[in-house]
Formats: sequence, C-alpha cells, structure tokens
Amino acid sequence: MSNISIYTEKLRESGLRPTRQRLKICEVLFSPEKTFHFTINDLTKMIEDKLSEKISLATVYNTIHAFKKKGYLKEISINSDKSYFDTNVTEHHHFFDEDTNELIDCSNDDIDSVNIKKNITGKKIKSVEVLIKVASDNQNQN
Amino acid sequence: MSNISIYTEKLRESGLRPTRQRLKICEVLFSPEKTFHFTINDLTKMIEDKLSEKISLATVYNTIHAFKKKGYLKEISINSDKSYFDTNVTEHHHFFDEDTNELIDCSNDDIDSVNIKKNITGKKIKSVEVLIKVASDNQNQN
DNA sequence: ATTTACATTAAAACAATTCTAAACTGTTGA
DNA sequence: TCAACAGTTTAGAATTGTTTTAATGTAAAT
Repeated sequence: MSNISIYTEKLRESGLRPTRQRLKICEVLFSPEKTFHFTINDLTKMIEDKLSEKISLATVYNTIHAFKKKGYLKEISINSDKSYFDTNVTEHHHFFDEDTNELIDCSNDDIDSVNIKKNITGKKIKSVEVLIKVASDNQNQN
Repeated sequence: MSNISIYTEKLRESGLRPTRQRLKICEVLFSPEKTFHFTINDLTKMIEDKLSEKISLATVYNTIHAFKKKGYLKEISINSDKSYFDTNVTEHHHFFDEDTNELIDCSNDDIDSVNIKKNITGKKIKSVEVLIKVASDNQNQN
C-alpha cells in the first residue's frame, strides 16, 4: 500500500521535507480507514511496534507540532497530564470517559451546533470545542 | 473583614480541618466580589504577596484538590502546561485568548445551552464544557 | 494533658515536554 | 554528480508542573 508518494507530495507542499521518519508518521496517522485519538506516547509505541523502527521522541514531538500547525491534526482541549491529538480535523466534539480516560467522538448528529452570541473585540473565533465528561453512575461518592 | 468563622464552619462541615493555611486560601479564593480564574502558581503568589505568609506548594495542591472534590472550585478543560481553576462553580463556559493565554467567562446569555442527544450506556454526564478559542485576526499565518 | 488522626512541609521523585548541540540528510545549483 | 547549505534527527540533558515521601506539627477527641 504505497501512499508514500502522496505523503511525500503533501509534505513537500507544506514546506516540510519528506524524511523517512515523517513518512512513517504519516503512514501510521493517515493510512487507517478510521480517524483516531492518540497521545505522543501512543504514537511512538505505534511507530516502534508496527513499523519496527526506532524513532526519537523529540522527532515525534517536532513532527506532531508541525502537523498540528499545518492543520493535519487537532489537539483536544482536555486537562490531563498528557496532550491528546485527533486525526479527525473536522469540527466535532468529544466525550471523555473519566473512568477509562478514553476519548469518544461525538458526531454532529449527537449534539446541536453551538451558537455563540458574543464576540470579543478584535478577536476571531478559532475553534469551538465541547467536552462532555462522563463517568459510571456509581462514581465520585467522594 | 472576618469571614474566618464562616470559612471555619464551611471547612468543618466538609470534614476538612480549618487550618491556618486553609483559611488563608479560603480568604484569597472566596472573599473577592468577583469570581476569577487561577493557576496553582498564581494562587501561591497571591497568598505569599497579599498575606505575606509562606505556604508550601504541596499544601496548595492538596487544598485545591480537596476544594475541587468538594465542589468549591472547578477545573477548566484546556490543554495547557498548567491547570486552570475557576472560583465560579456555576455552569458556564469560556473563551480562551490564544494571544494572551487568558480565560474569559462566557455568560449563559452569550451561548445557547448545549443539547446532547446521545448518551453512553452505563455512564452519566458529569459536565459539559465549551471552550471557544479566539485569537487576533491577523494571527496564525504560520 | 495525652493521644490520635489529619495536615503541613521541604525535598526528592516523577512524567511530559522542550532544549541543545552534534551528527545526518534532502535539496539546490554549480 | 557532487559540494554545500539548510533543515532534520538524535540522545541526553534541562525544564516544568505535579505528586510523593517521611518527618514534624497541630486540631480535635478522650
């Protein structure tokens, strides 16, 4: 399955050199049928497991930040010790399961579009994110 | 202005011993007319500046977590290197100014209530947070 | 007063992320 | 084709926010 030339082109268009490492990351991130959520750690493991190739953590961080900047990834607003990213860059929202620390997509059918009536002078809305935290019923009885 | 007895009572009711440190923290957090957002660092500075009293970071962390657990504070979901807290525990949302890293309350008049049609089996919705990221118009031209 | 359980503390430990400086590699253009 | 340059990768160190630890202190119960 050679999406490699596609990724090469995409990277070049973006002003990023198509290095071996970046192509591997593209493959892991953008080949799957379904979009998914990941942390830097997840991604590093995926690369090293599935592609049996070592990659420096710093490279993963650099690349992910570059991809985010280019709009190929979204970072999800959740306060956690780690950052969560999403390969689904369309406007959509999330459930966060506090029991399992799992993110679940909230399709646009599941939520009415958010209507904001206020705007802040001189500022433009960059994104609107809804995070719905859920937990099992008999939880948090502190 | 002695809210001290009030805080003492509130703490005791919550099963928390009204220590000198906790009373100071209550004073800084709950005396102001207006609610506000803060990080642990902000809070520590406020205590040491305004009350000229040293306090251990660990105590601040412990107390803030205890207060959050009791529902006296909310933690705001934002992906940042630090955690942001809010003394306003009513249901409301936020603007986040990416230029200044500042949180701004979004009053309920400014946003329609979010209507979620999906629910996750066996899970209960604990919170719904909307984060509207804004930045100055001529920004992010990568 | 004494005891006990809970709190505070400074410092160490920890985990995610960023930085550094040296080695490496695409790309450009002679 | 190849030299040279700019961008990239790397391991490891540094940094930062947060948590843990173990000793000391203190509120409350007896």
